[in-house]
Amino acid sequence: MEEAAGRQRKRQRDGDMAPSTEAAAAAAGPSAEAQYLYLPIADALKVPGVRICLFAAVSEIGAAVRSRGTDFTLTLRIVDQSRASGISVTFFADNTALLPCVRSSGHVISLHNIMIALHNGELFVTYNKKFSSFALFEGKVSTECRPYQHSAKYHGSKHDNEILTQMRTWLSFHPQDHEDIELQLRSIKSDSAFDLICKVLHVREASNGVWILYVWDGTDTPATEFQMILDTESDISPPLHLEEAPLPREVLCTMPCVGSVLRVFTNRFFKELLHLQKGTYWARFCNITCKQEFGMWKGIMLPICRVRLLSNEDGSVVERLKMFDSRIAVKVHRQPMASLPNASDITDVEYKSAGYSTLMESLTHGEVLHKIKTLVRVVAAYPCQARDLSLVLAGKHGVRLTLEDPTARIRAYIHRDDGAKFFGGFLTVEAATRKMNKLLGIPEPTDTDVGEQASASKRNPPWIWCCLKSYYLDEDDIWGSRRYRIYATEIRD
DNA sequence: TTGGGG
Repeated sequence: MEEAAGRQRKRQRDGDMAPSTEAAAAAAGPSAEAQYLYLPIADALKVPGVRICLFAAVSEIGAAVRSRGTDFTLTLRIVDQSRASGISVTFFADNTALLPCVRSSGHVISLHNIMIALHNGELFVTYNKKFSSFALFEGKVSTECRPYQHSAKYHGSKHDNEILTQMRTWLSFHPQDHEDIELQLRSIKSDSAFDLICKVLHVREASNGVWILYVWDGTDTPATEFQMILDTESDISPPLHLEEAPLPREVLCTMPCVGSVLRVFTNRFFKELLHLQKGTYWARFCNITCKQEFGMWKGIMLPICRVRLLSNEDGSVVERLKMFDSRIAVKVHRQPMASLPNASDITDVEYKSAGYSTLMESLTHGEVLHKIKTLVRVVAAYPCQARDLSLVLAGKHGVRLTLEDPTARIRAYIHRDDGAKFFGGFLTVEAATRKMNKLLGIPEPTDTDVGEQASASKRNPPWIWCCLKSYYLDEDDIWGSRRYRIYATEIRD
């Protein structure tokens, strides 16, 4: 930890380099022969107002935004051996191309002729575009010693290579990617804060100043549990999405068909939003929380949450992209993660060899009329009570199901002509009710349950295979009036 | 000049 600082102090004693920071500042002119004394951050903090040089790792990358003046501005957080908490550096430039463009956290930055300044009791690095300069180097895995970006006035020092190697060695033991607190969408939890590394696919301002971010990392959010009684007795179907209004079809069609898209809600404006609105960026959501609403996962950005932009080259991003590539390369791995290794065999579908599609693949399909084979959970059914199921078995009433997979929720109908077949023939009402309960994840009553309030517990519907075909009701609004009908699917005995 | 984590 103190080793590098010690080494530099030793050099000063040996007269190898400038003996004081003031002298170092004097030496740090634009001459190619200039010597640059790199101070550990902790030492730099002791000499505010003096021109100094730092060689540090970038731990956080802010968004480039317009300043309140005429420039663009960008803030980085940098760390080194001497100060793991790091220090904030703000850059200004009249053109965003002149700002440092750090490809990944964990990359290395050299800063010449900067100053430490105190503001509101906190120390910051002041970068002055008139006399400061910077250079950016790759991180721990690289042996390339040339900077991949440097400001016009940057002059490399003869010690740069040596210090860069030291910094990379330190970084290999102190990676700046915070992997220990990172979760993937597949492992999110309620009631605790964590970091998510996600691609922001879309940003939308809801009517009341609430922002919704649509984020994805290539994995599936965990299957949720549902209330036992309330929603199964209601003739009001559970909602299909958390937003007041669903996404327009043209936006939905830009989203991936495999992996969940989490809706993240915030009522706070943060400057990274400007970037996230412009294109699809990867970002780190620090201290995000999630909860379930109507059995759907909802991301919440409390005031403690921060957002950091990540590049496609960031280690955590590369890892997620690789995982997704290997996921979609294997057909069976496109299926809901929670359904693996085996989906239930509660249903039987006629088209054994037909390919599998996610619900999102169907929703974004170019043709309004098509057929798919899916692997879904039955969130709700109406009717589902015995008294009504007799009408279904008699072909006098259809059934409306709410189906979900990790990519979407839809409503699907069992037409009254198909009801008897869906339940596997002409059954007693009791047998049909048992089958319906199986679909909904309602356990068979057992001796231990007798007298217990079933309403107090939760149900966990199984994953079932299901064939769907789309149709529409209105010739003049084929997309708006599209419906789904279950066919060629039968609940087993 | 600008801006400086919640």
